[in-house]
Amino acid sequence: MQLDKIVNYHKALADPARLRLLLLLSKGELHGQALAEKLNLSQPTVTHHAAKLREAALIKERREKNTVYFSLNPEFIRAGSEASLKFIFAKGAEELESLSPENSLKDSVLRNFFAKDGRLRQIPAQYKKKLIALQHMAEQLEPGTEYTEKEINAFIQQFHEDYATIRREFIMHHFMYRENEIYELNPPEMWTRWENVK
Amino acid sequence: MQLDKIVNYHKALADPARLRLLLLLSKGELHGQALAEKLNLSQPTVTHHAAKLREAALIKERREKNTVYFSLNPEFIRAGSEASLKFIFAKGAEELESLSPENSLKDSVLRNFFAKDGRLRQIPAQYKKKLIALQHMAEQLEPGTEYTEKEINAFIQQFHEDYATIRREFIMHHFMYRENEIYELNPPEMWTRWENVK
DNA sequence: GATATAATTAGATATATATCTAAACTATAT
DNA sequence: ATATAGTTTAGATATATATCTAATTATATC
Repeated sequence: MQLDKIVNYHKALADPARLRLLLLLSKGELHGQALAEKLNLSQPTVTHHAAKLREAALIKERREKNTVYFSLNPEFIRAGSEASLKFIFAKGAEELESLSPENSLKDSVLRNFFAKDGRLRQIPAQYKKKLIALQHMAEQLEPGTEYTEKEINAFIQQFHEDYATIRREFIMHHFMYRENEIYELNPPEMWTRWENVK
Repeated sequence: MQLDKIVNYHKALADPARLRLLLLLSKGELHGQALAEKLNLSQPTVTHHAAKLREAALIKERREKNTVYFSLNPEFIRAGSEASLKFIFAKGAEELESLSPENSLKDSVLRNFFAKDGRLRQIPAQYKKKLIALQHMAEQLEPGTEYTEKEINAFIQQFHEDYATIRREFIMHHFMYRENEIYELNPPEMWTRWENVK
């Protein structure tokens, strides 16, 4: 569920030790022992906090010999922040959508930009319409599935030749996120919503 | 202390009941009993959560007769989010920037894309360069000032005709945020950093 | 004053979690 | 194989907190 993700994000940040840890990492990667020293905590305690941060995807890890180096995952830190705000201020966007007259715009984009075989004739230049097209495609991805870049490209090519542009737009507007060459669908609450675009 | 404030902000948001409560309030103010019903919680529990949210200044209260009406305090919700990011990413970005070799790219963009009178010749197509140009312009906005859309458009037109595109990019890359037709500069820590672009 | 309504406080309980020490594991080096 | 260094897991403990019921307080009306 979406709610739990946001809760976990804030739980991860709701502890002074973890915030100090992140602050240290903002200056560059560090390994466990160094963190334990600087934070005046035992190594197991650092592991404990690192696990929480990892679960929330706020840090990355890199193993070298026996040493594990931790570093920030800034995109996710930002994304969580945004997702929270979006969630809290989401004055029932769904309801609005379903009965808004704007829906006609969605219909018209789907009618005019997508061919009967489902392919995208061209990428809409107008921002709002582009978002509608992106959302339409994103909705056909499997939530929770991890895609390789190859797979994403193939998926997009079902719709349009220019998979590079569309893949980039997916990321930029938070339809998907990428980590270590793996792509995954974001929950719809994170998507940039065309309904909110003036 | 600074740290504790941020911790409390996240503690306040690190609970599903409180997030649902805020979500309800985003649709308009509500009194305690109504919240208890909608959340399926007892009234004392609502009081408990409201107290936490009040401590973090995330909600406001208004008393009418015996009834206490709660409502969001959106500025503080946002401010907490920004303060967190600022805290975590406070690595003295300036130092890094000033001695990075990448700086030459920045210089060259400023030299090549901006005319001597300061106007932007064209919007860079390359992502990284576009970010540099956006950042350069964003840096000339006043932090903490609220701008109307008219004002933002005028500001951007100092640089380039296509204020609509640039305004949109400002939002998209977190240089600014918009609410209720009001625009405001984000803290630099939230900006999408060209230094991080591969 | 007496009464009614909404909210808060008190007190109890159960769950979660931050922290530690000790033990186990993992990957390299001898 | 054995040793070593770093990390993780297990288990224990203390603190924090989400939730409830019951009692108390606060405000308004009669």
